[in-house]
Amino acid sequence: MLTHAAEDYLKSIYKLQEKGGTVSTGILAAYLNVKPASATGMIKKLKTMKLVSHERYRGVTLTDAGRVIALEIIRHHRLLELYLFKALGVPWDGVHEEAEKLEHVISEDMEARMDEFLGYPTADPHGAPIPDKNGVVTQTEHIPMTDLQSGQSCVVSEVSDTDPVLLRHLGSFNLYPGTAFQVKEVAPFEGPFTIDIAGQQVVIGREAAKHIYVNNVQDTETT
Amino acid sequence: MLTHAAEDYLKSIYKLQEKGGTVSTGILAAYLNVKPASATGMIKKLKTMKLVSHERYRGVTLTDAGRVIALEIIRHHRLLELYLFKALGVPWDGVHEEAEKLEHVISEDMEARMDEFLGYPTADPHGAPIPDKNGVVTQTEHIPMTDLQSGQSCVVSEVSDTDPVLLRHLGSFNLYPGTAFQVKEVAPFEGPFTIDIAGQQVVIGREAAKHIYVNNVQDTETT
DNA sequence: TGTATAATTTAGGTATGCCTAAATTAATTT
DNA sequence: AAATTAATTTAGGCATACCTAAATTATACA
Repeated sequence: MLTHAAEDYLKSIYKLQEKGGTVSTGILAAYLNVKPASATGMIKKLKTMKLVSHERYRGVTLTDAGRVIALEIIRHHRLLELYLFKALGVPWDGVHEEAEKLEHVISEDMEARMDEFLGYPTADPHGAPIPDKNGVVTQTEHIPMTDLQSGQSCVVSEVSDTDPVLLRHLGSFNLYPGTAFQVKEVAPFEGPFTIDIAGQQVVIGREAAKHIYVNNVQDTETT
Repeated sequence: MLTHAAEDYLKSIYKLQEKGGTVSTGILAAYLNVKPASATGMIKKLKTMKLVSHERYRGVTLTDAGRVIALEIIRHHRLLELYLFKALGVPWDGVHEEAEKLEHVISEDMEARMDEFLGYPTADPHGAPIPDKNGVVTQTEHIPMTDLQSGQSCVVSEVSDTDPVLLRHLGSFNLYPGTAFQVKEVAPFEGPFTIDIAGQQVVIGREAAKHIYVNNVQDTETT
C-alpha cells in the first residue's frame, strides 16, 4: 500500500498533466504546498516504485501503473464528494475538504457501495468527471467561460472545487453544473461578465470566470 | 490536532480502563500490537500533553482532557459503524475495520450529519453504547453470557466487534443485539452452551460465549 | 533478606516526509 | 560565448512512531 502523501503526489501529477505540458518539480511542489526539494525526494521514491518516469531537470510523467493509482484516488475523491452531497447533505463548498481526507482511507467495498447508491454517476457536484472502476474517464467537451462573447448562451458544465468562498459565491447565484445562462455584456479590458440566469442579472468577475467551464454554447440575440 | 496513533492510544487506554484495573504499559502495548518500549514512548508524549497521568512502573490513567478525546474517537467509531451498516449496507462483520480508519478523519460536521441521519442513536450494530456529543455514555446493564444457567432466557445486548469470523458465525444464527434466546443446556466442565433461538437449536462454544453479553435474564422452564 | 524473574524504561536505530541551505545544472541575456 | 539568473538536486536536520537490545526497577520466592 502507498502512503497518503505518495497518493497525493500521483493525483497531483495527473491533474497537472491534464492541464497541459510537462510537470516540473517546481510546479508540482507549488501545487502541493511543499518545497521543491521535498518534491524531488518523493519523485525519487515514486520512480523506484515505477509509478513515474523522471529525468533530472526534465519533469515527471506518470507511468501506466502510476496513472491507474492516480485515477483510483480521483475516483474516490469525486464519488465521496457526490456521496457526501447527496446522502449527507454536505454543502457543495464543503465536500472537497472532507473528501480530501477520506479518499485515502475508504475500502474498495465502500467505493462500490457508494457507486451503487448513487446509481453509477459520471460527474461530481462540481461537474468533474468520475472515472469508472476501470479508470476510464469520460470528460464532456467544454470551454472556459472566459472564452464567451456577449450574446452567447450556454450551460455550466464544471466549476473548480477547491475554493469554498468561490463556491458559496457561485452557489448564491445558482451557478451549478447544468444551470443555463446568457452573456449580456463583457466589460472591456478583461473586465467582468454580466450574465442573465433565469431572468436575474448577475455580475461575474474575471477571476471567478476562470474557474467556470461551459458547453452547449449558442449565439443568441440580446434583447 | 492529535496524530492518529495518539488517538488510538487514548481510545485503548479508555477501553482497558473500562474492563477493570490499572492499565500497565505491557497490557496497553499488547492491546495495540506494539512493543512495550513503543508504548512507553507514546505515554511520555501524552503525559506532556496532559492527556494521561503516569508514574513510572505504575500504569497509565486518562486525565479528564484525555477521556474527552477518547470518547470523541469512540463516538466517531460507533456512529460510523452504525452508519455504514444502515446507510451503505456494510455487513456487521465489516464495519469495524472500516470505522477504524475513518474515525480519525471525519469532521465534526460529518459526525453531526450521521448522528442526525441515524436519529441520534445510542448503540452501534454490535450493541455497544454510542457516547453522546457531550461524551456521556449510557451503558445498558448486562452480564456475560458465560454467567447464564440452563433454563434461563435473555436478550442479546452486546457482542464484541473485532473478530469478523466470530461475527459472521453469530450472524448465521441471527445472534444480533435484541435477539432473544433460551439456554437449553450448559455442558459441564466449561463446555459449550446449547440455546434455542426462535425454535432453532444452536450450540455456542465457550470462547464465542465470552464475547456475548445479555440482559433481561429470566428463569424459565425447560420443556 | 537476598536473589531470581518479570515488567518497564532508556538508548540507539529505521522509515516516512517535511524543512533549510548549499551545490549543481540549465536557460537566458548581452 | 560568457555571465547572470532560475530551476533543480544534494546534503544534512527535525518530528513522528515504530523497532531491538540493554539497563533499570519492582516483585516474588526461598
